[in-house]
Amino acid sequence: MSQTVTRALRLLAELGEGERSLDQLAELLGVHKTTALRLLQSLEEERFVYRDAAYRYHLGAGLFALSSLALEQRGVRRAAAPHLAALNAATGQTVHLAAYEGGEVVYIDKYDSRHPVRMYSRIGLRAALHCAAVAKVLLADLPVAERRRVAAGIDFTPYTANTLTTPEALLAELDTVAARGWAQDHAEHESFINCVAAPVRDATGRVVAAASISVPDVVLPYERVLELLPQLLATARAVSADCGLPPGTA
Amino acid sequence: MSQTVTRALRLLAELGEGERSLDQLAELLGVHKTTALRLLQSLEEERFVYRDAAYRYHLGAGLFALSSLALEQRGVRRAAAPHLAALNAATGQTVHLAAYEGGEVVYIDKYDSRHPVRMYSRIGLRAALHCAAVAKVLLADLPVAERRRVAAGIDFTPYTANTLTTPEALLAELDTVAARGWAQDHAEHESFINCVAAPVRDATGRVVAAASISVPDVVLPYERVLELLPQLLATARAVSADCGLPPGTA
DNA sequence: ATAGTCGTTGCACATGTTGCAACCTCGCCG
DNA sequence: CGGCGAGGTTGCAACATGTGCAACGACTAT
Repeated sequence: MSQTVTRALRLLAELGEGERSLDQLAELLGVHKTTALRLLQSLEEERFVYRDAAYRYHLGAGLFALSSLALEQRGVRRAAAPHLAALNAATGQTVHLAAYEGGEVVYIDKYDSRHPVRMYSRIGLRAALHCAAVAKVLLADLPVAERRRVAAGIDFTPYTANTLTTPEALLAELDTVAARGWAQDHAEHESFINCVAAPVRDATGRVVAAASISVPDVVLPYERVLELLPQLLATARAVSADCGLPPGTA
Repeated sequence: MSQTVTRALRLLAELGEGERSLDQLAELLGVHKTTALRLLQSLEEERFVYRDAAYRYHLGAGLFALSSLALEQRGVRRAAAPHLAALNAATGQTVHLAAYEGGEVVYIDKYDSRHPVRMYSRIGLRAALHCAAVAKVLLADLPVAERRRVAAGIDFTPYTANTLTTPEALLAELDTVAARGWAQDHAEHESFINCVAAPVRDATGRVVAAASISVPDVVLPYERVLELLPQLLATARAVSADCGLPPGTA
């Protein structure tokens, strides 16, 4: 693996925290500033970073451009956008779209709640595989063997009293989710947040994404969140249809 | 400058076009596939790329995470968000936020029109410096010397009959913009789109961003777009105020 | 004026990167 | 079922590339 690339990416990660000077960045990598300079010059050329008038480095527009290009490319995201926006408008709650990607579950879109108190998240962040409703939906569609493999690799950090803490418990839950067609997170990650999630399928019937609603219990108690299920399931079905899933399937 | 980093970034750019196999990527770079593999492994480790079950590489969530983190960090963007959303809701038109960054003007936020026919743009893309209203607003705030330097470096591609085609014409326009406090793009980039833009200032009075409204003339003729100016200027003032600009300044 | 801070350039060295060739895995087709 | 081919992966030797040093230059503050 490439030391040079790894260093360049560490520079980007550091700049994600805020602006930095050349010296700061060189020290961070533990390299001579010449080295850092040249990595940065390459990054600057492709507009991944830029320097302001005070010679501070910042993340640049090339990064934004690439990221939004990549997000646009995901067919599901585009197909889901209008439906998710409508669901967000109808319920007033935070709506997420997540996908499975190389053993992880990541958020690929979000529509914020209009309530002052709301869940914090960001596109690109990973969901906790043993907690998040979207993760359960996505994992539930994997072949059993891979499900086991993934479950074995999870760090079952007990975030709350409700958190599932063993592979067995998770695998059992995944069976339930696969059978009934939706998943919940009943205060398993944050003690004051409940979520419900539903699968989005493409033309082949495979689950390509999961849509969810997340609600702090000061806004709606658990039972009331479950009442949002019909709207969520209808949204997920509509998105699936736009992705080419034949009607009546799944 | 670093050959390795440049190659890695070229890989990312290529993946921005769509999924690719290892062989395709190696051929693209003109290197042995071993080389491409190791670059990709480094990128994969930081989640900038991932491979699907069919061993195709895609842009990964690390990229999204970094990009949204960086966008969140820009104070202006966060401060502007509610005001721009309100402007978008009130006018129904496409609203952009742009910033000056290392000799370029880039879009850092957008709110799409609800009309079926609308301007195409994407966060991170560059605006044409001699056409875009946002570019004029941002350039107009630069010191005269830098204004000249930037103007000298522009490629004055004549996109339409109205496009400014000389540095002198642009510099004269920038004086006008600086004096009256807003800019327009009267079909200078696309023959069927008009824009107006206004400056957002921070506590020091410097222009840190530009907000704009873009309207295809099938939706509103040029004169009607100018009627949106008061709302745009009010929005820009409100954002400036939230950025700490003392009232009554500028 | 002067000292100090921070970014840039030229150059010799050696480390990290490169390409090759052989190996592996998987899917395809006879 | 067995051989073939199309990818992807590993070990290794050569050398190009990236590295650190030292000297230089621009700016700022005192």
